[in-house]
Amino acid sequence: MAKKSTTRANSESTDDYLKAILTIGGPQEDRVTGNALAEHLQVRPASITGMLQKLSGQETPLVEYEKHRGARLTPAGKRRALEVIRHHRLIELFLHDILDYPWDEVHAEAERLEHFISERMEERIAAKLGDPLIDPHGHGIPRKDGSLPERREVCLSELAAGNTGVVTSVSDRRPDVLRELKNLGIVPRAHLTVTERRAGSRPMRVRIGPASQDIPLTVRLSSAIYVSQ
Amino acid sequence: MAKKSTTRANSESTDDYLKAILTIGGPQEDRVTGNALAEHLQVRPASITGMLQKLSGQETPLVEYEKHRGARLTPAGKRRALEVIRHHRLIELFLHDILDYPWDEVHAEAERLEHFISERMEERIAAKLGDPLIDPHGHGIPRKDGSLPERREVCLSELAAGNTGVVTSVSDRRPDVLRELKNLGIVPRAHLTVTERRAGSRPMRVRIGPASQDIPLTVRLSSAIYVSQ
DNA sequence: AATGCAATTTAGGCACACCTAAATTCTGGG
DNA sequence: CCCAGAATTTAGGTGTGCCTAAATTGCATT
Repeated sequence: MAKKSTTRANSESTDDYLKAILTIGGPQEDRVTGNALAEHLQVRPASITGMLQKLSGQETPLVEYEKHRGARLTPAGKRRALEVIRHHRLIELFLHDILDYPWDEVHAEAERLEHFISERMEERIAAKLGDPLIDPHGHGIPRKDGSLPERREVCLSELAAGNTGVVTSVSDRRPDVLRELKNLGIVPRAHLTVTERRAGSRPMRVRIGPASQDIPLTVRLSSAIYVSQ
Repeated sequence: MAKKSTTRANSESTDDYLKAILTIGGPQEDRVTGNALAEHLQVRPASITGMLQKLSGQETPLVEYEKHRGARLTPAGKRRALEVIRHHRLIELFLHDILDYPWDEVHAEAERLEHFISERMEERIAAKLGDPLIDPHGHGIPRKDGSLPERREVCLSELAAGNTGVVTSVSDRRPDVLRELKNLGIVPRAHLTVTERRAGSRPMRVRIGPASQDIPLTVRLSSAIYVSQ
């Protein structure tokens, strides 16, 4: 006999799907295509279909889904997604600040642990860190009530020459990128000026803080950096 | 196609089986019966058989197993079991000392997390705690090399009246027991004297430290306490 | 309206770790 | 030595989440 009545869902996979939908859909909560999900989750499109059917066909559906029309989070789904992201970012900060983890390693560890920590641990970590609102890469940590600290930021790769800004956050998915950024001094709160910019995928050049020399930034790097002006 | 060649095994379940075999078999490494495992793991005996077959039939077997003759860890299995126990106890101490977890809650959390922390995290936690050798309940923390700090302890329920000892460890499996023990002042390093002892399952009586009054201890409690003389 | 390609869904399978029910094997007492 | 009852194993099944291969659907163009 099954443990619960209908097809319940609370697994790691479920969490990952919800996070992905929130991330890809962005704050405007656009509908997300199966393809984009498959790409993001590194899973075959066929698997996406099955999972979306499951997540949308539960007692309390976590996603809204109609054949061929993509998926979107329900309020319950969004709540869970934000909770997992809260876990993730609290853990990242915790690993970095309390356990002295290197900057580029916190993401992978948090990615695993986010699914398994209890409410109590979330609470204890948050308390230890003083209810922080920003993680080591500059991303907002959702509050317990699900609200996300607002940030006004632009991707550096969209900034024209001459502009100056403060780094607000950097993408944390690739450790190698993070290491490079750190070496260049590009971390949240660093000041930065775009000194040169050409069309296409040519490297742009930027000056970091009061440093006298400017440095080239590949697209790979510049698209991982967000700044506010 | 399968991810790995043969039926690999590294799951939570595997860890739990290995820990159980080590725990039940004791330091003498006795062969462990399927029944005992089923009891300990709260799983049907039939499930035990399947898992033991799997664990013993791998490229590098983790258990040694012959039909109807019980199971025993191979060196590789023992190594893994001790690693998981190391994780568990480091996490318990960490939760207690760094995150101010209550005594009776660390076990459950550690039981989940022990499977998911990386080598790096183990290393960082150990460093933060100063490479400790004892967890909050008084159990030895296996060293990185798998060696287990030796302890010479007797179960309190086996102590005759008149004996005096120092509490070395307490069983951590039932939170309610832990809470009672704490209330009574029975924690590792507490001094304790058996003041009265009768046959059977009658409560024994003990005096804690320099306290003038002695208190009754149910078998449930006394069998959860270990002392050295 | 037709067609051709991309996106998506269905169908059928697999590994894992568990379950129940039905053998089987082992063991101790007579 | 036999036999009952206990322990263990086999057989067959479940749910989860993934896979491949083979439909199907939708859409942009012509």
